[in-house]
Amino acid sequence: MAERSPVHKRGPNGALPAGARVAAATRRNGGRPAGLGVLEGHLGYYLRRAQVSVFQDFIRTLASIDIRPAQYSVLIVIGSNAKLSQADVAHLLGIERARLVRLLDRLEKRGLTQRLPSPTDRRSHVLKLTPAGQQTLKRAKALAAAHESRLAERLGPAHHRMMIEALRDFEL
Amino acid sequence: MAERSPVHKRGPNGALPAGARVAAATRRNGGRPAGLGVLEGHLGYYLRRAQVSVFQDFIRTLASIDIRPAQYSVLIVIGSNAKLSQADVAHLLGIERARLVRLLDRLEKRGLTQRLPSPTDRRSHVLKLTPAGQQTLKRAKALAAAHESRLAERLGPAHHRMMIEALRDFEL
DNA sequence: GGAAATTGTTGTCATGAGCAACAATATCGG
DNA sequence: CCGATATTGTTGCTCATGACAACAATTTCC
Repeated sequence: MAERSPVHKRGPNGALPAGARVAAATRRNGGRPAGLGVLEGHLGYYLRRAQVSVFQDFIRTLASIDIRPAQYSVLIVIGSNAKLSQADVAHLLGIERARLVRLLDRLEKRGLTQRLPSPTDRRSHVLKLTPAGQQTLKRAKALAAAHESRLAERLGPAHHRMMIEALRDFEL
Repeated sequence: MAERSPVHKRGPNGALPAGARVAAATRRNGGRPAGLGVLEGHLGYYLRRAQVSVFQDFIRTLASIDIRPAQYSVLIVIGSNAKLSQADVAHLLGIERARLVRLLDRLEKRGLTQRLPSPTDRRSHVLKLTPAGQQTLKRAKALAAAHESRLAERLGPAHHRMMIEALRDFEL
């Protein structure tokens, strides 16, 4: 193993490399390496950072079609289940009905989804993808698959699948 | 294994049980069970849901001392490393300097942290916990430990540790 | 038939991420 | 040593998201 050099040169753009900052903080800290303390024992902390990192990549990946994770999840669920109501979708995704209303407002304004009157319940809407919505979803799926591949590659496919299974029916 | 009864009675409060909603949606869906579609292959989706669930429990657990996850992480890092600057803390936690400024404003207003002038750099602040801050952090740690125990129990201790290790050095 | 619940909707508030700009200060390169 | 360039803390904005409360219309329960 080649030891990383302790010489911290400022990059061409002058950005302070992470190693330099940690080293400086360690020095100030009387020799003990600067770290996260008890935080390193908290799963929630790492879940958060991982989730943010994954979402950032997802957003970057689908930026060309301007679809964010929440929008993607709505399109997927509507596209995978016929005649769902808004309450159904909100419940499936674990989000508030109020939040879904606003998501659908925007998707509908973009011509991707439709709210049809339910034939059996006049309070309710039957949700549907427009042809444009189906088209967009198709492209979204392709991009999302690329994103997921990157993730699987980064974690190792076995690890990747294991984490999905571990989290699948997680609910505190 | 006792099969769950397919009879969906409305609860005393009238709330529609999850099983009933899924069953109804399934019926509308021509027999295929209503589900999350391709979403079930996306780690990010489950990471998100798990993270939200864990944070909700954390917030509930520390509600008595009014400390939220972000505030907790700042207190921990300051308490674990002497003489960190704001840029150091922001970098360690992976948050924006601007965000940390506002977090510290509130913690300082509550008398939990201090910004001392750095003796070596007049742009910079040396961050410190006040005695009150140390006290609050101590109680926060106790409560957070209880939260983490619940989590470990829910996942199984082995699973729990494995997930932390898997996520520890994750960065897309 | 009346009480109670559900559905979609609107409004409001708080948290959080991300970006841009700024003055003060420090560092780099020649 | 000096000027160019970076960093530091800060402020101001915008946007996404979560959480709650209230509401009218409608449905369901008893």
